[in-house]
Amino acid sequence: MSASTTGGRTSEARTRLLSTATRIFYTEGIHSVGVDRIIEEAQVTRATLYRHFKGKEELVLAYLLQADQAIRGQVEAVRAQELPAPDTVRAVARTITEGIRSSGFRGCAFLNAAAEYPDPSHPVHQAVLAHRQWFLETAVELLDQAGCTPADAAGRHFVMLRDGAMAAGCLFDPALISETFLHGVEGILRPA
Amino acid sequence: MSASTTGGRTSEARTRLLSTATRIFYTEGIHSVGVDRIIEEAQVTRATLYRHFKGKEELVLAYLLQADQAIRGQVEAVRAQELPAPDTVRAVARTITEGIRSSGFRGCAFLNAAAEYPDPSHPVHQAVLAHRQWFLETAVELLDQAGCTPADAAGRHFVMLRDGAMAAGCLFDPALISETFLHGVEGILRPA
DNA sequence: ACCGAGGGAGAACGTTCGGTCTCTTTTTAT
DNA sequence: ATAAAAAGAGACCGAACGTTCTCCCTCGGT
Repeated sequence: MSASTTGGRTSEARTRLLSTATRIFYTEGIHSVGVDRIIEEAQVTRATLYRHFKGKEELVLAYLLQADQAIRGQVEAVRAQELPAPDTVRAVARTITEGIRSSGFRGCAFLNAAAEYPDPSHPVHQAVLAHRQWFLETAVELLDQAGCTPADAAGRHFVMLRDGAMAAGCLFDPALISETFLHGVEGILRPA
Repeated sequence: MSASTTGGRTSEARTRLLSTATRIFYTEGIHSVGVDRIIEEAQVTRATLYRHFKGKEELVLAYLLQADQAIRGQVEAVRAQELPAPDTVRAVARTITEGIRSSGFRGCAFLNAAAEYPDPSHPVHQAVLAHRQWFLETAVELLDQAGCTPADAAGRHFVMLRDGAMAAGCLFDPALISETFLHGVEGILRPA
């Protein structure tokens, strides 16, 4: 039936499991869904889940890792265009608003996860922190190249606006949120 | 032992119950703590909980109602000072940063609750929406009085910054978050 | 003196949770 | 051809979940 090899890490059942977990965790939260829900919708048996993941927590971490890589990919794709620096910032902001306006948008996967795992020492919480550190560094770098000074403050300002937009994007009119966000980003880009 | 009457709604056991629930829900999340934890720390029996609340959900709603009233009280206290309009905005912003910098800060109770109750039709989610609507209206009103035009956009901008600051306040250095937030608010206040 | 509400103590309910187990079948690699 | 790995099917575990229940004691108001 399948043409590709079934090499351990990229098994088809594992893929189905992870994409199902991603969808359900993102749209319904983490603590409120059990593994039974996931194995049922992934059409996988219980044993298969625990063959690929040590437990639910590892599945959650894999979900966040996947989300992290997706976002990094988006940013890399924008950078590869080699636009003028301010336009690169604008393009990244636009991809964010596209996410907010897309159907099924449920906020930032990482902010949502942090709300469910408040303990800073928990692996899930730390995965959130790691992603956010990368994003902040990236924002500072992009705004520095765009000539914003001090770039640190500008980067933090950008991230703060993004966090607000992502958090509110599923609690208010996404179009208005996007407009407000883009306007705020122009404010950061504009020389003081 | 107690001097006041034991009139239904303000019973001492109920108060202990609600303040305990508030503390635990805020610091540890909602889905991840069971009623057993709450009744144990509140030193109340199971029957007492269900005499005062129909179930856990009603306890969650009472927790959010209490948080809502606390925040409204803060804003009212600032307004009562009758400062010049821009200073009123600054004072509200400062109370927000004081929250962020206070020990035990765990983000916005409402954003956290929304992350755990994504279903828009759920009573808890709706309580979050109601609180946010009030806050947005208040922000627009204050910024309008401060001479910001258009006040709608300014209010949305203010709320977005606040959301970002509250969300990130427990994921990054609170002092830097506060500084960034206050700086952003000055940007909103400053005439374009 | 009395009655009813509030509260304490704790057993019990059925359900769901995350996780482990055995057994069989299919698939892939050598 | 054969052994190892992957997957399906499903029983099973102890624990925790939210909820309801009975029983008893202590008050406060009439």
